[in-house]
Amino acid sequence: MATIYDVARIAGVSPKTVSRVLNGDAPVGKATREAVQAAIAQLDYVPSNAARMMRSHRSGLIGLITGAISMSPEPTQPAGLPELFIVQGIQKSLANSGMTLMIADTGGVVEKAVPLIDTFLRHRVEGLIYVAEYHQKVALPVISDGTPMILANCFDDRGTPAILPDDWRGQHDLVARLITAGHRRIGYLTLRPEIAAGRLRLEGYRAALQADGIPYDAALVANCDLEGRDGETQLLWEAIDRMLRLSSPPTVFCCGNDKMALRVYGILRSMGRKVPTEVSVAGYDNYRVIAETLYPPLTTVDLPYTAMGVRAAQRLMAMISGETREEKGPTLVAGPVYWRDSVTELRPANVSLLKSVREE
Amino acid sequence: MATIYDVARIAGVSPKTVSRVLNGDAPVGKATREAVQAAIAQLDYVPSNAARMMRSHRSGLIGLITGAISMSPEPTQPAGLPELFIVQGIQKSLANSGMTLMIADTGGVVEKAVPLIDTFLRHRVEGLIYVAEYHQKVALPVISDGTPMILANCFDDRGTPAILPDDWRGQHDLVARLITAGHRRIGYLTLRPEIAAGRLRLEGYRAALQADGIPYDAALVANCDLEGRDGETQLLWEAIDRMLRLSSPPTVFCCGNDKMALRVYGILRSMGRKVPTEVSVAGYDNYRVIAETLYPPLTTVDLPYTAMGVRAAQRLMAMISGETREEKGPTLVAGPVYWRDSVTELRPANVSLLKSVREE
DNA sequence: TTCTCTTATGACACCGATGACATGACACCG
DNA sequence: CGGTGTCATGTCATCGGTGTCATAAGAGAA
Repeated sequence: MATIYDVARIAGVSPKTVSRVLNGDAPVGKATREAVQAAIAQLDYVPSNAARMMRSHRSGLIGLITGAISMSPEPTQPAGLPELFIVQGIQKSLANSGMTLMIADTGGVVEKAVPLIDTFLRHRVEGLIYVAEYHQKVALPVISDGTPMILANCFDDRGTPAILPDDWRGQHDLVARLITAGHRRIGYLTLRPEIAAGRLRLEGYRAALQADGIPYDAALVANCDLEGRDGETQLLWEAIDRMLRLSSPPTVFCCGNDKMALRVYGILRSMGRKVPTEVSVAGYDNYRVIAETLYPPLTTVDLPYTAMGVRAAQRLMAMISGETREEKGPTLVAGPVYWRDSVTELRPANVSLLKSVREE
Repeated sequence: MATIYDVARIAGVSPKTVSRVLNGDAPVGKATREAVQAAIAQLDYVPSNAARMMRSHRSGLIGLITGAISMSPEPTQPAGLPELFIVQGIQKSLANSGMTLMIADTGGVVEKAVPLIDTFLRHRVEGLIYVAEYHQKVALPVISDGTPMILANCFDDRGTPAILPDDWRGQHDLVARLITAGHRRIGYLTLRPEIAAGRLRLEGYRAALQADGIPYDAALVANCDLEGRDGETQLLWEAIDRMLRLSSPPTVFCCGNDKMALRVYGILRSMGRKVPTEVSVAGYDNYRVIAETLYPPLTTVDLPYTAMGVRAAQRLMAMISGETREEKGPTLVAGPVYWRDSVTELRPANVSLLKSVREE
């Protein structure tokens, strides 16, 4: 592989002049420049990043650690896809910064993050991003040198800067919108409370009910999330069956996520209940493969992964450039409600009445 | 950041001795080694890959280019996920080789591969892998220096080593299995013929029919693939409706892929046809989120992405180590049929009869 | 006892860029 | 016409490791 010295010799100039042509950091005569460029082309010269980095101490690398690429060991788990959008957002917002993103994968094993971080540090990355597969708490090793680090879709208790989805607000907005559509009895098939999204979304659901003066009814809430294990469909079936037999049954089922909604579609159809004319369904995640392909298309809440990625990259770049005015605490990013045909607008007359009343 | 000189000074040895401790390439006295290790720990020393590479000329890097991370601009396209499995396979098989995988993303724009390759060459990667989002032909720039390159899920007409799914065999095996199950009238809702998978699978379908002496009936084949544009559901509806009205209607619908099968489920249910009791459905891809979550679970053909990734990594490593006995042409990887409840076994009595007849 | 032969370690140059500084050639100014 | 500034280019040292070779200290052989 040709070096800058070879180029210099062919072009009849000093290596430093070649360097100037490459970097444009000092004026170079037109004829000289052209000679250098010709030599570069002739030799297929590609500068060595390693050598450049030795002197400049700037690697131009950002390290990204994720489990996105390996799926979780449970084959039924759809993991992976969400994180991709985060990574995509990061890419997009890093593309113009001159930084190169190095992505490494934990293979789903969190412990593997340690050697990966080490590898990145050997490459002298200027910043690190850790992307988790779902909203969760993590405990990564402390980076002893000062390399800035950002957590995306996760947080720790050391106060490492984090970018998180605003699950509370998302569920709140969805339920508020359902209420606006005239729904009063809102069933909620929740995610397991052990995960952050499960807790926050349930709180958002309760808050939205309360804001409209609708009492919380525990009979309308069921945790049917078995973490991907078998029996989930049966659990859902039983919960739905039970709720539909209530004297005042729900007019809509909110599902912990879109994948659960996909199951619920199948169950309701097997029960002979038509969606959305007899009962409405809403999801969460805006997992497009499901939400847009289902018939009818699914009303859901967008998990703003791309936006989170963009924010993560921005916040990291701010840290790298040593911006003083730095945000503290996690950055919450809310996603919009996607209103599709899986939810019926109930009693539109009454709704407009309600609305006008509320507006007074 | 500490250097090897700092460590040497603290430990009271020469930098070269520290280097020996780090690399274990020459014997070092026990006491000395321990002193060095203590100094490394004390300083949080992390060696610089750049400096190391300057002399040794071995980067230990493999460059991977993909569009997996950015989804295609069409939001309805499920792209991305499949490639991930390929990348996962590559990771897995590279993990023990001491190589670090650098992943870069084209953002869905194939032209971006050029600057990305350049970036990789600047980092002096020892090998390159290009992963395409679906089985297709590509035209990448020639790598002028001798860096080995592998294509995964795609091929070019320069004979660059490629790893491809065996779409022909997959569809063939599925249809053969359907025939074994007693199906004789097999509808096929194909992918568009412009893509490699569309052509190869259709050929596999025809070959399997022919192998069992079943005549090919064009009325049972329809291309309903609009490349994600609207109207696909309607097109499918019409095709299915037309086929079901035939005097001898299909007993099973093969779908171009699992996502199409998801749509077909919805359509058949809307038509009041029960799956699988009244009509069977099969997909392709083994796109688990769909195939396993659907009710009933979908019979489909696995696209052996992980295996393809493993093969890609292996073949690349062989090229890097300058293995002489090198494979020529593309490596075809076949995936198994996943037999699930969406297909009815027809007339088992007759089937066994047929079988025994055939065995004579 | 002297001569190899390991073993353990150090000295030093070098990989391929770039930063700091120097230099020569003009142009412009008073 | 000398002083000053700008442009274009070169010289040289340096970044942080490692390959090569040298060397000192002991172990075993002659």
